[in-house]
Amino acid sequence: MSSKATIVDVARECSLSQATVARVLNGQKEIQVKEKTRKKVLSAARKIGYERNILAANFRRQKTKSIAISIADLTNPFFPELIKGVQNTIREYGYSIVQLNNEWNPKIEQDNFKYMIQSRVEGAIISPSHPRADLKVLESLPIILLTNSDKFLGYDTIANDSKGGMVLALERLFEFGHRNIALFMGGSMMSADSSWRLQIMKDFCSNRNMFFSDDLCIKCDMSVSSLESFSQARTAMRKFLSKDTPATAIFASNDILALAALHVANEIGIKVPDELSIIGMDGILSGEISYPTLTTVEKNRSQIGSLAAKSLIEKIEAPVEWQAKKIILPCKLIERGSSGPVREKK
Amino acid sequence: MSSKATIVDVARECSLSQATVARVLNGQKEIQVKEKTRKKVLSAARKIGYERNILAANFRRQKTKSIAISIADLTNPFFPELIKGVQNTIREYGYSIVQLNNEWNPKIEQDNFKYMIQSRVEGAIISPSHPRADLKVLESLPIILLTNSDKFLGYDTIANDSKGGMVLALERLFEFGHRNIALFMGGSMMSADSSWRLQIMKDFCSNRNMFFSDDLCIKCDMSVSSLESFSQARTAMRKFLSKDTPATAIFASNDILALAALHVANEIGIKVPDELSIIGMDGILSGEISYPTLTTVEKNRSQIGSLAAKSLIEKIEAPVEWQAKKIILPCKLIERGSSGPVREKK
DNA sequence: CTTGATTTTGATAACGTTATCATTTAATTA
DNA sequence: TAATTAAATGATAACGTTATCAAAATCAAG
Repeated sequence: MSSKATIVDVARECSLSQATVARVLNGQKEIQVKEKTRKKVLSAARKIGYERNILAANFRRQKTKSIAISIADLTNPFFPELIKGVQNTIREYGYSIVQLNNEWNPKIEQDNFKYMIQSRVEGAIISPSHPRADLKVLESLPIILLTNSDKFLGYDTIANDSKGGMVLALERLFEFGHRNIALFMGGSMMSADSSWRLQIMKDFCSNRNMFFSDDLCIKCDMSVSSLESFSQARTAMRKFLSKDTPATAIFASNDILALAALHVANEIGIKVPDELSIIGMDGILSGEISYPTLTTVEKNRSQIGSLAAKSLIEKIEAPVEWQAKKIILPCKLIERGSSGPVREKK
Repeated sequence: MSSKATIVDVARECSLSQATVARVLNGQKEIQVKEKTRKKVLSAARKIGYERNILAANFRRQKTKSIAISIADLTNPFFPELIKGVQNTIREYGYSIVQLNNEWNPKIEQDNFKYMIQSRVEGAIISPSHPRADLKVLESLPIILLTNSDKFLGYDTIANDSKGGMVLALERLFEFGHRNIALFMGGSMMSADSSWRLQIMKDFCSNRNMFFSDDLCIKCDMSVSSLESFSQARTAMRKFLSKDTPATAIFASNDILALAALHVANEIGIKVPDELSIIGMDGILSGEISYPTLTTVEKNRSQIGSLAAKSLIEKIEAPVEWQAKKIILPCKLIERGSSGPVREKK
């Protein structure tokens, strides 16, 4: 069972040299082999059930034609589409994917990095588990980072323009006449520092003579699991609504938070969007099937994956010098049911 | 760059034989090597930056310590958790995962099967793209199928007891006093034949002298994308409600359908669960954050993944004979906000 | 036919590990 | 200390493919 037929067996079977057999079975293009012998080899191979040993081939060739993709958690709705984007793109180039999760655990992440090196992948797409992730081990490996943190100087990065996306949402709410917009943020040890969100909010408001205070800022811890975060966010939202806020709109820094806000609003009987507009960020499936459907600032994950893959392959196959690029993709505001013009209250 | 240090380089560096170096660096357990030489080797290895070449090791050992997992589509909410279950389990055994998607395309699926064989994975967990998927290529490979279709005789399979789960939901609705229950089904070319659902429904109703007719059966095509299915399901639901049904409850064969029903109900102003109870099946995230939250028959995907992994490894490491097992896991009824006692209408 | 060019095939050495011995060194006992 | 046993190290052959070069076969042209 374990002893599969090899190229030598095929050669013996059809009384040809293993070199010619190799040329027929594994050789690239159809170069330098007579049609007659080709057929002879193929039928012999079929007869004894030869299956190419990619392991041996990769080893000899010192190339794996594979890339790694390191993420935190596959069950986070953000990643599967991203991976799909990567897969679809690299398939064309003949590369295969090694997918590694680290469960937000820097130690596992390091182990994964080591594994990449040792298994000789030719490049990697990495979503760092935290802003200070240690990439030393990967020095000699072409990598693309999925982040917009400015901590990673000198690396190729690709990410959505979250800041621009946030402004997009705020502007739309402003157009709708909202002058008291709350900011719903999920802080967390692993996600990048999010003080910039508060800053953008403040700038936005002061530029437009809008009121903003800490009372319009809802904070809640994001946990590793989406569901837990949702529950914590609901609690935060209830607390926020309990103290009679002037807010007519909420911008949430991700869809889970936004959906939590929406849920509580539904629960309490606040009409969305008539009495309260809610805009989220990310564009997860749940937001497309909630009631009402969630207006959100979409990050095109499939596109990011695809672009990252292209960049990586370009980098892998680049001759010598490579100029690190930072790609920032614009977000897109997807207007759905949870946002609308402000209505005079009561 | 591409020329990394090898075990021979390390041996030269510390003037020892490559055999001893190998024993220190890659050998299992801490057998047969003096502490002094161990240190000598390790420091030499560190000095010249030796990284084990797993490729070469696997090749020589003729073992990859890896398994494949073949699914249709990573963005289908069903799979990520399943994969996570597999990953968590096999990590303990030191295996790694090769994850392959086929986009519901039997041709890609076949290619993936071939790839498994050629890359010498030691086993595979396979969710067949359709009930007649061709597994011939995998003859000599230990595999576990994720299906409850009875088309796969002689194979190890593991799946949830969908039939039992459906009865669970129907019984609960019956307890709640519902006597007119609609069945919301998503037919599709790739999912297994679902005529059994109708059969169970009919049996259930006739056993309890309950009314059932085709008018209480909502059908809609399930497409590859969850979102598309959702949209089609909404249309079907609207049509269903337009002709004034006696139904006080709906059982949907998956959560996407159930959420579509819920969405339409919210839209039209039908109070859930007061005027209409809805129960879905699967237990996807979106059902936990909808309003109201969705009562559902949960399939524990992580558990399935974990069990499949255990079974597979057991099978891989089994001495010789292996008795094919069919594991059927019970579903669990998760009662949330979308179901409740029937209320006298108007 | 010969000659030379061209195409097709063959022989063989890697690739970097692990596994199997044989050999040396150290430890134990008489 | 010599003899015996155990522990530690060394030498070397695989694993199955690809790559390189050499050899043979075929073809083209004189």
